[in-house]
Amino acid sequence: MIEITPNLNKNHKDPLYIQLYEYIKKEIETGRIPPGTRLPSIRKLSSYLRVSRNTVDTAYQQMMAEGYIESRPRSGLFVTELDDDFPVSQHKEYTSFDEYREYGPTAMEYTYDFRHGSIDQDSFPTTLWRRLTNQVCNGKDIYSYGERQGEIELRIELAKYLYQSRGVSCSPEQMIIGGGIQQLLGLLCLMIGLDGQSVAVENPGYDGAREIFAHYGFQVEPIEVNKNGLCLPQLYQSDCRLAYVTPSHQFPLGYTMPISKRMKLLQWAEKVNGFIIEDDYDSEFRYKGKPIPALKGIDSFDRVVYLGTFSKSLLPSIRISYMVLPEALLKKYKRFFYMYEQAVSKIHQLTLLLFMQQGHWQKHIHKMRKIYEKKHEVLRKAIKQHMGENVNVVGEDSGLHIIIEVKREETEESLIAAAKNVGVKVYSASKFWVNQKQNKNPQLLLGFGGLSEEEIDCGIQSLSNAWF
Amino acid sequence: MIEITPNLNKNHKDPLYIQLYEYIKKEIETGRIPPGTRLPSIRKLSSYLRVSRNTVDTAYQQMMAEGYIESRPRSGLFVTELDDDFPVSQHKEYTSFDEYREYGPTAMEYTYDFRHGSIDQDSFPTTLWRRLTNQVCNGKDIYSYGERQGEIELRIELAKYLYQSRGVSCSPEQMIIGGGIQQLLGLLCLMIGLDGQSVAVENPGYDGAREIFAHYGFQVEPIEVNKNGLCLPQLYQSDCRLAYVTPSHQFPLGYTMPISKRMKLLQWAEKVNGFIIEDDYDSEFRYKGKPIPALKGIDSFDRVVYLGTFSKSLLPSIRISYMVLPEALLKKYKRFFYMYEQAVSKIHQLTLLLFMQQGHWQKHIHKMRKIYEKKHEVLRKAIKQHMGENVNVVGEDSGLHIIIEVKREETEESLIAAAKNVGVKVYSASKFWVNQKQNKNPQLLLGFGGLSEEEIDCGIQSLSNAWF
DNA sequence: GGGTATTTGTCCGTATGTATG
DNA sequence: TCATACATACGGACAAATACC
Repeated sequence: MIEITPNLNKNHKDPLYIQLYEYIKKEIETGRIPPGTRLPSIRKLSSYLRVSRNTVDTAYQQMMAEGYIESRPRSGLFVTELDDDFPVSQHKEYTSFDEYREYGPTAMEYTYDFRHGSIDQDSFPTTLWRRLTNQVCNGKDIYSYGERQGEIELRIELAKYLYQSRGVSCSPEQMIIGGGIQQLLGLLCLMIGLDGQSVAVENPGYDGAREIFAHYGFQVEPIEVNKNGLCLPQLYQSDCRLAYVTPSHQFPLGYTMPISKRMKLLQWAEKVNGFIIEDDYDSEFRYKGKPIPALKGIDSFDRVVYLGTFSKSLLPSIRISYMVLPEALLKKYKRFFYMYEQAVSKIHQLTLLLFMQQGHWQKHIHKMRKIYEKKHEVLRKAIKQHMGENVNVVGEDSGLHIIIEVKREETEESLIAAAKNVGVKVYSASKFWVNQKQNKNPQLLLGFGGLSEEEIDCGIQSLSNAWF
Repeated sequence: MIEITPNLNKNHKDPLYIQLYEYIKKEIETGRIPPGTRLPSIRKLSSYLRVSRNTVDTAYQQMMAEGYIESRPRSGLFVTELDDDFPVSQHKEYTSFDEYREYGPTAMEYTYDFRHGSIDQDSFPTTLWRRLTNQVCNGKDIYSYGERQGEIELRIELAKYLYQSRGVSCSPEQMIIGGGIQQLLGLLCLMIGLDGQSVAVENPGYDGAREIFAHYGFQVEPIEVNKNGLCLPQLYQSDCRLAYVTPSHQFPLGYTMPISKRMKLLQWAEKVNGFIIEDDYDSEFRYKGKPIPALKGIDSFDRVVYLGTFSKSLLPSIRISYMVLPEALLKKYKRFFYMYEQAVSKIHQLTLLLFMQQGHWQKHIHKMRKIYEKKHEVLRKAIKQHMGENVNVVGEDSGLHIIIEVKREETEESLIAAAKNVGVKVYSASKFWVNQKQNKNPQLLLGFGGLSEEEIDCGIQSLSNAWF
């Protein structure tokens, strides 16, 4: 008979049955108690250890649940046969985790961060948003899974907004809510599937979209961009049947696609029996005149997938984007993709719903447009004043960033490093190009959404001192 | 010279410049003003229409921005060349959207809904969660994009939890946060790619996972499940190198995979040089003894991908799940998938972080385990009392649901319909099987998380009256 | 052909009614 | 109620392009 002699201690942090369980488990794992062995009966062991029968029973039960031992009723408990060529499981002692904290947001080595995608910190209506969130949390709706396409009420509100502000007429049924443009693009890739093995993308263009297409098995065809947007002859020459474009504000250059080219683009899609993906990521921030209607608004052929997001215009951290599908893709979605659970927080969705229903959204857009227009102006003036003829402003009609070309024979890396030395973070723009020309002047992206007007001016001044 | 004769009305809902803009745009789109035409100068038109020059100017500016007309400074404004075979854009009048409201959560035709995935409404610490959310909202961190893998502090906290409670020793770097199991599975499919063309899944098993695998191009191989979990001989016969399993609580039957089979499963993965995906979706709710360590905890070969979620144990609507990658996949992730933006709300992540750091999470788990154990007991008793010999309880060791087999020659649909008539919603369990046997008794899934103990008992009583 | 007057798009400051808080 | 901000509308000033002598 195998002996079981654990050191049971009633004052130990773990209860008795756990101590017993851990002890026997270890004995089995190390092989001291070989497979097939009959363990002491519950009665014997409990009286030997002077603990209650239930204590032993619980420990045995736990091991049974995990499969270490087997019960043969009215016969005994036996250690399960294990393959002994299996390496003994050895838990690494887990590290203190403190070493990872350096990655956290506490690392503030930069005074001015011209990050793209940050928003104005002071103007987000924190109090209001919190109040609405509380209102939502008090409701009964947050304890179950949400609707898979996204909350219907929110989709209704979004459809209204799209009609009134972007000229897009769609039904809430066509709309799918998702956690960011990339996630929606992924779903879209699955839906379009192998019908379109090549996808045309703008060059320069959003690298995040390119990556998605590539990962989902598409051949990515970069198409040159000029002041009017995509170069159509190149598009026709390609064998693509799918194109990803940013017509309202070409990313990153900020160009607007004129109506004539929009129509030709739609005709292309009809001709090749394909689709156009319109990423309307930052159309809200057009500073000259009224916002331009979306491409989807004149999509008589029903070939445009419209993508919109709240990351730029409201708050990037709530992660809400949406997509409007044409009929053909909607059918596919309803048939094959309806079992996908919604990935966006229902709480945030319902909060946004209230925010829109009560009219705060429209107001917020107007307010932010003014604020960013002012910042945009300040940035342009600062560049002109402090840098003058040393740089060209390449894309300046875009909403929340500006691209400058530095007239120097230096690499972008060295300029970024020089900027870092004076506490300014700027970003390389070369990743937006697919086939970078070698002898091109370095181009840098300056996002200004998260900086105040003073910070923008000081930041540019520092940059100028560092570079020129 | 082209004549422009709009009916401008100062009392119209739209301002003058919009009316003029709409009028001229239409004239161009219909072709009455042909491309290339020179438009009346701003002064001429303003004096003719008796409006300010700026009114005309603003209208022209808007059309210029959209590309309908072009300006040659100090020379005139000209209509852009357009293809005239393009169909005139015609906005459908948008529907009132009221028709869609019926889909909303207001449709409460059921008194008792045995939905799977709902949680206990009364025990979620709403006030605390709100307080923590407010705390997070007051911080400076929510105005920018979050870390792509998920907030590092949260990952640190999660790694600690996994080590202490699930026996999984991992570094926060191996962990990726995502908006639900399905989203993470999708990412995983992309990472594993064509290395593993077939994936073994449990039969019965989680249909949502099967669908993902199929969509991402995998051949899905259903493997039978017995009381010990996956049938290993079948697994060996298949040509799979990837297996998706739920060892702690087989879904939907609730079986626990014993340690011997776990080791054999790991050896299989090592032998075929493949991976095991362990979906630990509801391990927190084990009612007999301590929770069983995860398969990942004994993964000496580093071949297990661990998936966990807060949907069941905390709140489904915040949508936070996580995944622990083995070294081989982590490398791939870092190299090829690092540009994916995080899809989970940073606000929720930081709130959860506080929730865990302050020890509420552990307390909450313990509390919920008690509550659900009680409900589980009530449900089992109610079934025994009200239905007795009319049903078999098939899976009863699972956490938040029970599967019953009704000993009748009826279809699941007819039983569901009969239940609906008495205001009870139950769910078909057949979708969890891949190849359904024809002459099988109907099986139904009863989720009990969202119902109170009284509701559970009454619901079962109603069901019994309706069926027997 | 060159100088000049006119026309043109563009930019600027300002007045007014309305909505907001 | 008052103060503020905003969208809209207005006319003047400027400089470049054009037409005319």
